[in-house]
Amino acid sequence: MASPSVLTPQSEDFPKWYQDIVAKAEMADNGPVRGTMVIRPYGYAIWERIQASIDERIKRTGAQNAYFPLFIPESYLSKESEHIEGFSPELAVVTHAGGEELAEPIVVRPTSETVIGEFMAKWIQSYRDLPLLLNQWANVVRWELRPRLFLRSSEFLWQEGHTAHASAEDASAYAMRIHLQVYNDFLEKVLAVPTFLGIKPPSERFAGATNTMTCEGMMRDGKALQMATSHELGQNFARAFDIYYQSEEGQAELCFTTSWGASTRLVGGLIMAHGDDNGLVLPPAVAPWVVVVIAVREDEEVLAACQQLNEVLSSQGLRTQIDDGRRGSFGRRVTDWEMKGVPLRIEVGPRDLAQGLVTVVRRDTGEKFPVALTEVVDLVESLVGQIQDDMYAAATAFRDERTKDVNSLDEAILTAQSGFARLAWDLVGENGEARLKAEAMTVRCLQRADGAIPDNELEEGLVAIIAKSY
RNA sequence: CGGGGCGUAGCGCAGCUUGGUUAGCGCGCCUGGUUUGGGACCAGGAGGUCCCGGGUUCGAAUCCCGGCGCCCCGACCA
Repeated sequence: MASPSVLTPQSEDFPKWYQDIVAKAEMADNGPVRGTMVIRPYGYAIWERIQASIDERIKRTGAQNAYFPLFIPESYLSKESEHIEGFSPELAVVTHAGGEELAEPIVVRPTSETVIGEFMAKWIQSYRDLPLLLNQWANVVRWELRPRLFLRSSEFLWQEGHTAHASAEDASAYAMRIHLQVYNDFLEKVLAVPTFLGIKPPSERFAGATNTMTCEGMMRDGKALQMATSHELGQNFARAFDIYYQSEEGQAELCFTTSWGASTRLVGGLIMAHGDDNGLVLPPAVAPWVVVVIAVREDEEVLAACQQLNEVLSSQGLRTQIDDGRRGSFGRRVTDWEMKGVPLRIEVGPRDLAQGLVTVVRRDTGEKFPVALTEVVDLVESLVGQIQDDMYAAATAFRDERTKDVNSLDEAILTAQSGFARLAWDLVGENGEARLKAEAMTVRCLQRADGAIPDNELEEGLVAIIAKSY
């Protein structure tokens, strides 16, 4: 029986497909205030796995977690002129509290460079205090005109790292380390999303940064998504907040700072990088449940077999969920689990069971394996790694198919209708960026010819990655 | 902030043009039963300030005026 599709097909209306999946996989709802988001348990479970993976990597680089306040004096934002200019259109400002108008308005943090800068100045006295490596997990508010769940909401959750260093070289090296060993490693190994790494052209830089690095992923509609960014802030914030240290020679020296972040947007990226017309497709590393054991029918023997299997699998450290059949017909339950993107399902029914078999099915390829009960654990364990690898390979193949080297802006505009164009940066220029803007396209990042991250946009022979984006 | 569209049950919608019994339909939900190897079926049932305010009228979901909200498409952002 061919069942009608539950979702709007991607090919018909990609944004609608995305909205459908967020609702039907029970990821999130719109909050009561426009632009706010209620993250439902399944969506939050995915976020928690993302958090854990990133947090572990951050700590490996030596940074420590801390927490800074949600409310920031408006005057702080104004201390760095580019920063305030960049953020003022998106600020939520508290003017009244305690029943009275406030003497100084309070800003709800859009990011925390300013408060953290203030405290870095207090905490850093000597070169011995450097580098100071901080991170916080928090919510931030940037008022959005056109919100979309996970991708762009007025309030979102993220991690923001803030560091201070004695030299530009040290700051730069640390930002690069975060970019490669935290973000890119996480994206490749956990989310199974290949990226283009590079620096933002000056027009796309973070407000107040001297250099912004980005990880650009390709979604199933060929558009780009910025999945994480790392900024070198030079001495801009150090100067604004008096972040000085005393050198070995006894001189007062300005610090060099960095900041870097990744947000709940990653959940949106995960959906759009791997999802298909049957719903989410989750790489095992980020899936709340790697395996669901499904009873084909409510039958004592079947249920007993399911429970036993479930126990064996979880004793092997696999995150499993059992579906005992009380929630409706088999077909319906299967489509629900597919919608949620669980990487593997094990169907346990009387027919197979009579022969000592169960059926293992891969979510990513749809392949079915009849397998002896005694061999299920081994098969599942090998498939988990296989699926993770295959999904990365499939996403890479998809991205490469839709990425083209081009020789002119006209060609780039054509290619970027449905993918990424690689064009020599020299051939873009200021007029080029304006023309791209008119086509709803941007230079996503600048790379060296071999794909490496350049030091700055003035290097010779850089390549611009051009695409539409979220 | 520009351009479109829409507010009627949890969700999706019809009804409005041409005002008139108790406001319908599908999905979902509850109860009972039969089912269950790819979105099951039968029977019964619960659920509504028809976005808000005002006006016209014997009578407004429907007509008029004014608000508010939401969604989609564009300019800014993670």
